[in-house]
Amino acid sequence: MPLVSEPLNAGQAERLAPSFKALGDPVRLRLLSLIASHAGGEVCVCDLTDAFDLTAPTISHHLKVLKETGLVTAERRGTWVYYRARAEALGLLSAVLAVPQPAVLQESNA
Amino acid sequence: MPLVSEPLNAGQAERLAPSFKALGDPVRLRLLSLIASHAGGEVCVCDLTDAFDLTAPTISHHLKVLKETGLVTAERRGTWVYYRARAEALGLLSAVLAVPQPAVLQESNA
DNA sequence: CGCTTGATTAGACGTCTGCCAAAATAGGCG
DNA sequence: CGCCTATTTTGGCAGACGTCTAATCAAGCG
Repeated sequence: MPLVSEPLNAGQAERLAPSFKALGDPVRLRLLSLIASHAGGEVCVCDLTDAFDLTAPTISHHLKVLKETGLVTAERRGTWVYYRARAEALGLLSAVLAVPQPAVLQESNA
Repeated sequence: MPLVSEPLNAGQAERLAPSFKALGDPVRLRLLSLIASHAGGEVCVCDLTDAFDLTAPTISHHLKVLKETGLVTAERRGTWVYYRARAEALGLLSAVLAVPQPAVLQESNA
């Protein structure tokens, strides 16, 4: 399963790449982190908007990208929309990048 | 350190995003996997080029992106250039995405 | 040397991305 | 209902991205 164990085939790469792409923007990375690390597991969009110097539509756009790749879910309750991280998705990506031996012990080649 | 433990600040996000962005393309993902999973730890560019329906310059471009983000290193030996994955970099990204509890056991909220 | 093979760089082209302002949708409340 | 706040959708624009062809750089060899 990890990327270092055996070569990803085209299909696997095609399926994984969009998730990494979603993480490839600083704003989305922070959004995901804000959501994933929040006590209670969910965050209201209004709280996220305040954390950036960006307009609400822009934040909404980034959240949509995260949602479409399955990294977060959204639920409307009354006036507000709450976002929640999907630990399953994060764990999968983490596993794909995981290296068998501790990275620090990388062998030296002559 | 992991993304779920506490919110990434702007600087951390700015530093991590380019790496994830580099992984956000299927071709680069496969390239990295081919390099990282190869016996001996290194792969000649000529072998990589053959694995795709893309021109050599395009492969070279993607390898450059991977190299610039520190995910791989390149070394020329004679006629050929060999690429090698940086386990340290992979491990770091994996750690950032890691979730404390197994993803499967995600708690259910009422 | 001059050629050949391996790899990268330069330049061009269409597409995608991130941002914003403006408009639309959703729900609550007087 | 009509309005107000929260959020998303639409449309437009500048810049970035992935790909190619053509040209250039590197190294080995006759």
